[in-house]
Amino acid sequence: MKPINLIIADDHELFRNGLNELLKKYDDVHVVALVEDGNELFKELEKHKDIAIVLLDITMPNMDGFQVLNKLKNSDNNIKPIVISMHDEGNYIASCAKNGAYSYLLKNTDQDELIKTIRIVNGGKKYFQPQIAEKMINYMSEQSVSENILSNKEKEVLDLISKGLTTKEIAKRLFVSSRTIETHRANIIKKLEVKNTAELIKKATEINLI
Amino acid sequence: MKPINLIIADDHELFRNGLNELLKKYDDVHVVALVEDGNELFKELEKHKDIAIVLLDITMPNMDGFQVLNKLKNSDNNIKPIVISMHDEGNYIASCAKNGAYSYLLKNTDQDELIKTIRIVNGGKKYFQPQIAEKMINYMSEQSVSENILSNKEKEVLDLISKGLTTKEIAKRLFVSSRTIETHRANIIKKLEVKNTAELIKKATEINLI
DNA sequence: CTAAAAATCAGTATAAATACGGATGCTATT
DNA sequence: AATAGCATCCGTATTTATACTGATTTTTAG
Repeated sequence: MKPINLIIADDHELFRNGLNELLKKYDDVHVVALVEDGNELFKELEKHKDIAIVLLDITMPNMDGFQVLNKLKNSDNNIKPIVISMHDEGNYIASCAKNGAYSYLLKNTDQDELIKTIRIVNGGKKYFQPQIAEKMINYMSEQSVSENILSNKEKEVLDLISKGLTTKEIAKRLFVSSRTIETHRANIIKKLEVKNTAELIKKATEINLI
Repeated sequence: MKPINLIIADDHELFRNGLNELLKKYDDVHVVALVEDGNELFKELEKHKDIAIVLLDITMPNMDGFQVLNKLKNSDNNIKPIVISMHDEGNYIASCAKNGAYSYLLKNTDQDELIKTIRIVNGGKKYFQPQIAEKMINYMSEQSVSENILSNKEKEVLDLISKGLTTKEIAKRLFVSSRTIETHRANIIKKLEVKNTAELIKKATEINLI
């Protein structure tokens, strides 16, 4: 039976080394390398082709955890990242889940949970603790408090804009003049405090409007 | 001690009535009404001002579950919706979570889980079973397979576009001519098969590019 | 090494969006 | 009855974005 090869990426040396010591107790886990940022991580991944898991901190210099997740997701390998972070905010958790993290642990997790998570993830399964999943869900649902700031017409117009229709096309569809649609768009842009349509669509999706 | 007042909204009569019978066993739960779509639900909510929970099906005629969630979220009340659905696809679950569902149960859930969920939700806490949360997380992370279709420069430009910068501003920031940025944007639009910047930003967020 | 992308720049023309103005009728709330 | 917000409309001018065609250099991949 071969051990689980993993790399620890964290910019705090004490934490990194502590984790390493801690994992020495487990025969089925082999810490291949300790690195302090994303760049070093990818150098190590070049050298070692049999890495199963990366324990990943979010806040690191040069290349941070989010960037690492993204790069891992877009290269074909079967390295499974486990995020270990001190932030328990929902937006961090949701971003990590979105970017392919196999788990999200807080730094105050006990070692039983850690080794349990490593083993589950090594089996190819994602594992998010209930309280972590809960924070993420709360964050997602709180994203939109703002639906009321737009009128129904404005929401309708916004939806059509986001579908790629031009002002003229929207006007025709809603049986009003182009001027009206332009005014609507201008008002929406003002209400959401953005500069132009591009930023508008981005913000609108962020706050769950479309 | 006052009972938990709830309404069941589901377009299948047998299921609705079955659920009702089932909940009669529990003294702390009081089924106030049974309705078969969202419109009826809101009529009942007008009549009864002390409803704590709505058991909500997704697929219903006239006004479906998503619309109900949305309307509930945007009106101020403390009705806590629990979605009971036969769909276990991640996108359904994620949408419900996003729109303020307090829980998401499958129709094959056993009654112990149901009553447990009702009691937890009545206490104001959201509760998503681990296997449900897992499906949602998987869905979220699978959203993007496509990052590779854009070059790094294109991603960089796309990011700046989404932040509301104009072509000229982006050109200045990246030390190239406006033409270059225009070409980049045109290429990005072509690659993602969209009509204009608005639709581009929408699609880019959908597939997790920004 | 060679072919294919990627990144850079250009001309010309049209379409669309944004920034300023300003106006009216309607509805809901106070 | 009055105020405020909404939806509707209009003019003018400027800025941006899009469409089409075309090109060079560098980088990447086979």
